[in-house]
Amino acid sequence: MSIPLNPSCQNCKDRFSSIFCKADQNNLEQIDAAKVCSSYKKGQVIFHEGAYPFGVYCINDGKIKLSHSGDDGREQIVRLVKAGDIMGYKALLSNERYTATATALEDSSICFIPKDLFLNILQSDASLSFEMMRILSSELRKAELKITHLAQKPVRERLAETLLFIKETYGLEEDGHTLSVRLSREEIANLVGTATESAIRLLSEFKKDGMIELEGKKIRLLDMPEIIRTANLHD
Amino acid sequence: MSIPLNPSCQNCKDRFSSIFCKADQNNLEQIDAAKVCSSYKKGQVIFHEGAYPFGVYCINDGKIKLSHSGDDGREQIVRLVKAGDIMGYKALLSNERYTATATALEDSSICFIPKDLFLNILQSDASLSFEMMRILSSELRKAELKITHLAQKPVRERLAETLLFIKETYGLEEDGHTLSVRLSREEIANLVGTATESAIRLLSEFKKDGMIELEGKKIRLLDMPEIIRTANLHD
DNA sequence: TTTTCAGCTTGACACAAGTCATTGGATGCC
DNA sequence: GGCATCCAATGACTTGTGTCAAGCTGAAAA
Repeated sequence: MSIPLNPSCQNCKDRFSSIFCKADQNNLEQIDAAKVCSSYKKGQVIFHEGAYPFGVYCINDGKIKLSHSGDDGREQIVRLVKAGDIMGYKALLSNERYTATATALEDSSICFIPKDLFLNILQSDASLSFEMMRILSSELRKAELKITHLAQKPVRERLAETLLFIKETYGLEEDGHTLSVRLSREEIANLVGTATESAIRLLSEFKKDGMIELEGKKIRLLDMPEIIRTANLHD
Repeated sequence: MSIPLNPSCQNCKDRFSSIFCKADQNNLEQIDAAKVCSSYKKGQVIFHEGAYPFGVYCINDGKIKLSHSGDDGREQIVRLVKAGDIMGYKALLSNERYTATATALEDSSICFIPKDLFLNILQSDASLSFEMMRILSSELRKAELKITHLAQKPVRERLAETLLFIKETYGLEEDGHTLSVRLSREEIANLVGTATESAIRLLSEFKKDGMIELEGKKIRLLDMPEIIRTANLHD
């Protein structure tokens, strides 16, 4: 493993998929000069709920979860982040402390872009700030949909929906069935918004019904049509 | 009632509180020329979930609810909108159809700003687009908090929280106790994310415990500290 | 090998909260 | 007036889902 510590943005493998593909060359060079790239081990925390933000993080490689911790200490995962995505912008833009904790789901490589630079570029680059608005709108849309489902759908449907969501976010392995992320049952439950035991029980049911296959933390989606039907997503 | 049909933005009573207070004079004049102001009766729909957006709406006067309708037809209220707020920007920015329906909670006066003009101004006016990002970030933060609470808090706490939220949004009448909006029990339930009967039952409990007073659709908040304690919001 | 421990699984149980059904009040309309 | 309609309130009942507790498993350590 020889990940360069500060790879150039111009060669970044995510430069066409990330928000910065909209930035102009000049700004890209500025970011390149100021950014700091670091490696994080699985389980390591990138930033903590309650801390003050000093910049944004751009995922070069890896997978991250963003989670709130409720009053009783149980965590609620609010977003899954992948390579090419940025995180930490919400706190920066609203000028408040982080409302979520970012934890690496696997070994990850993440670039840090200082607050002032990011905000300056955002002010000067209209297409970049438009892209930022698009991202925010899209996240907001997803969040509102999740609110409706949490309020109205039973756990079983939400679990099926969550499996589909994980697939959409992180994709499948080469076999075309296995989710390419390893989550604990507790993390799945915290994504669905239910108790760990309920998540486990329903996963077993799904397995018994032939919808999925379980092997440790590996989850294979077998009967996609049935999963979609269970999630109650026909459109 | 003699509300002018197209009041000038320069004299709009909300011009210092709305997002457009950040817009420069020149842009304001353009908006003034292009906007169309309309009156809506209580219960009237301003736009429908699923429809394509042609612009943004700026509330001049009145109160609006934004709601998703779930698969089973039950509605989930995702936002309460007041004078000075804008709505419909999310669909416009992400270039998708409306994901929510906007309904007037009381007689309202609303300005419509055409899509192209709004997007153009947003592109050219950095401080306006920055303000737009701040609004989106703040809405996203609220939505994520709501997700955590829906997943983790019991209905009783969420109802207390909702009463506080309504107070924060629409304020109180002169007496300093009565919520200055009239919502049906069903609407309150759809805001909390619960069944109408549950909301009614818990409101009765709150009343019995001396926290609130009920008189038809009027809700008076009496024991604020106790409501806050019930909502489990200490910070 | 055995020990240890964290995470997974299952069962038993309780209860919060949803659904269904009925009644009581308003309010508006003919 | 009476009738219809909508909403609020309450009771009775059911059930989904959380909690507690007890095994189980597999991996890592000793």
